[in-house]
Amino acid sequence: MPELPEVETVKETLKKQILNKKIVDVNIYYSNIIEYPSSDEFKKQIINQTINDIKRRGKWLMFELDDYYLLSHLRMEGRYFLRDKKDEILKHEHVSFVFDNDLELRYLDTRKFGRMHLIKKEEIEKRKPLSELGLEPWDKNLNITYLKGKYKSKKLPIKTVILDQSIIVGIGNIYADEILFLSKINPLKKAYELNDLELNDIIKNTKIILDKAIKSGGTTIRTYESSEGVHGRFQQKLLVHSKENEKCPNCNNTIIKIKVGGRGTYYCENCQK
DNA sequence: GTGACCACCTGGCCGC
DNA sequence: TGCGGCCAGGTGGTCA
Repeated sequence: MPELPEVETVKETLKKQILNKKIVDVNIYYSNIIEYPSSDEFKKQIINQTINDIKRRGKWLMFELDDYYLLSHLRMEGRYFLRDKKDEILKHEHVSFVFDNDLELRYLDTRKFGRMHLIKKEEIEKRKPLSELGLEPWDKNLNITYLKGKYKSKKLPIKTVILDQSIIVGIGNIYADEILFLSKINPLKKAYELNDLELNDIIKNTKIILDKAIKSGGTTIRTYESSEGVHGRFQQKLLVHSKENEKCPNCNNTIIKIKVGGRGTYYCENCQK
């Protein structure tokens, strides 16, 4: 499933493929993908816009157009492919952006969870979803004081709170397990009970894990692969996630799987006390 | 403000 | 073999 490193990989791939392309038409085959505005308005507004840049904020892809930002969240299985106009529309292709050179950017999403917003440039910081996002992992303001302030009222397990995109963006279920393992923190520990050392470890290891994952092209797990069908190599480097009943790479204890906040959670009881 | 729960979705897997 | 039920998971909405 796409988390920050996967989105970063997709962004870089798309930048090589579609920068400066003009959108001359849009086909929407499943309108629920378009969250804002209505699909009719979306279509009307985006036609004749040129893709000038592609950025990322948290897990959101940001296509910078002339007058708008097209925000795209891949959620579980969203993917982009560049196709020829003549290529048949596949079962799970829900939106296609037609360019002026007979190519189309197709959005494919098996589970239809992905969402798109088209927002005027001048409103981008004020409007949802970007207005509600927390700090990037590499933001210089992400420090112990910031996390303490955010966590002080959080009585939920740290595993749940670390996924909260209004605090730190980009961490999903896979990397949350890896960050807590490296930090030697039990996923069930309440967020407000973490001490300065543990908070510092979370900040430090979030950057380490995400940096490594980006360098490896993200993680291909279950059904996800990036655009162009590129498989991420970070899966081979996972330490605990999806390693139920395997040996802990640190102490040889058996890695267990539990549910925390409804999410599958893998950890070592011996290392993460 | 906080936390629990549910809906959105489909394909894969498992048990019967 | 075929069927039904469960599971996976990011996010937003609703309710207590």
